[in-house]
Amino acid sequence: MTLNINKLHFESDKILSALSKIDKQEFLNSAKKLIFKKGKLVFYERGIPTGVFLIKRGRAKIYKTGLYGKDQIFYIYKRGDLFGYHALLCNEPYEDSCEALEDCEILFINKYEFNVLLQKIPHLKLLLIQNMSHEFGVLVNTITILAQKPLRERLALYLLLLNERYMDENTQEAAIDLSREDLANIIGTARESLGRLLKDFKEEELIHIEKRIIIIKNLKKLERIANSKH
Amino acid sequence: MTLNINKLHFESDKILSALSKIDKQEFLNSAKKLIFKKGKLVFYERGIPTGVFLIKRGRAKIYKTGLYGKDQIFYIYKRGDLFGYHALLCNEPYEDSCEALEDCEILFINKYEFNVLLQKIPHLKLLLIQNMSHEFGVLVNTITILAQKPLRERLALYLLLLNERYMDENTQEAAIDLSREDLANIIGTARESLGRLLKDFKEEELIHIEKRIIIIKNLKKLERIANSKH
DNA sequence: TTGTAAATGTAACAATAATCACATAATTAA
DNA sequence: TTAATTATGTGATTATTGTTACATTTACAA
Repeated sequence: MTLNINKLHFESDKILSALSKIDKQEFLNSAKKLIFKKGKLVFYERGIPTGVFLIKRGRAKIYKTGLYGKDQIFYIYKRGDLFGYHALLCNEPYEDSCEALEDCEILFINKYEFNVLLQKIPHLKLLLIQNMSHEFGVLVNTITILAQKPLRERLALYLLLLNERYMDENTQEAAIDLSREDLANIIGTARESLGRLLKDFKEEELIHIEKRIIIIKNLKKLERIANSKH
Repeated sequence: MTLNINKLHFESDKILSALSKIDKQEFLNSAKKLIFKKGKLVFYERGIPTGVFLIKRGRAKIYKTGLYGKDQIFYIYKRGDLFGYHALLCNEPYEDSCEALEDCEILFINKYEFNVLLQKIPHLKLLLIQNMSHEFGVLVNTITILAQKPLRERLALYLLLLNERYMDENTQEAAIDLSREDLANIIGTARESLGRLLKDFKEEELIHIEKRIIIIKNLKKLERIANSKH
């Protein structure tokens, strides 16, 4: 199981970017701009879906609240990502929650408009099918990693994934800006265990830490750790 | 997080059963019957998808091979379930493998025929979208359970799920017939740890064990364990 | 700016589950 | 049927990770 980081990416930006210029415009015309301040909920478990979302600025986490407030974070959405369509499409309440990690500018397309778009743009239906099929594979990989990889390898692997999620489009430099709590909830461990490991990684000069910000110094070595056969 | 077992079911039988009689016939007409002996691979990781599958008789597991042969099993498909369409629909190699747990009779619809069906039966496209949306929620729940629930609760929960998967359609009685290895690979633990827990469950009169077969004796109590807030 | 609350770091300790080593039982193939 | 292989059970030991308790730092709001 040599892990390709691609197999952990939802690629939720591909839906919109694959539309023709005209279809894309049609899509954007149906949207309404919303602002979510850092920490605000975009949607929440057991809530009834009312539409889909497209991030213009900022990042948001999707997660599931476990017992005693220990959340499980599945993914970090960023600029360009379309999300929130699963629960809408299967007519079920949300299974997960979404919270803004930073101040976010989000385009919202309501249920009715989205259905109209699905009718008007047949290609959109196909793109959704393709994307959800891909997501299935990603989640399957996530399960295997969380269930089988030891903590150290999981951390290395998710740092690589987050490196992409926090990459600046212009400078191509990444600074992972997450609370320790959130990072622990991504790799599925306790905050304290994460802290110990981060200290190790720092001492091994794999990462640089400045306050809460993590910058990757040695990508190759992290890849080797992420893929080691324990 | 009170867990509804429904939220762990793929409901892969709903796709075909939701089609009209005519569409269903059309679908079945495109199929070719295949026999897979117990232990045979239906498809495998990194293989190129060539079609979709529908189980008529028997059960099959989908899983991902981890490191050192420790597999992670995601689901047990049974009679009526349609599967194997994810990789086909996103044009990617299989992310997981599928193996017959018993002698299986499986209907196979090849890629070309399946695409024809998707064109001919618009409702099929919608049903796939709905089902994959639902599956997303299931996988998200699976991740949370594997990452957060202690072993004992995980075992209780999965026994309940398997109780449905191994329910006889006629007698409404279930006998879970899996190797200890497979069961361990479902709940994400070592074979030995599973064995010890099964012994506990047996002593607590929650289950009855006869050879490899597990029969649930006290469903209510298992539900309580599965949902306990550790 | 400054006080307050929230987030993070750290060390000792505990618990859970994995691993190892081997006995025993159950299948399977000759 | 019987030998051989595979699956399962069991106890001792170890490793990993979680928990607890508290110090320290950082962020935020008045």
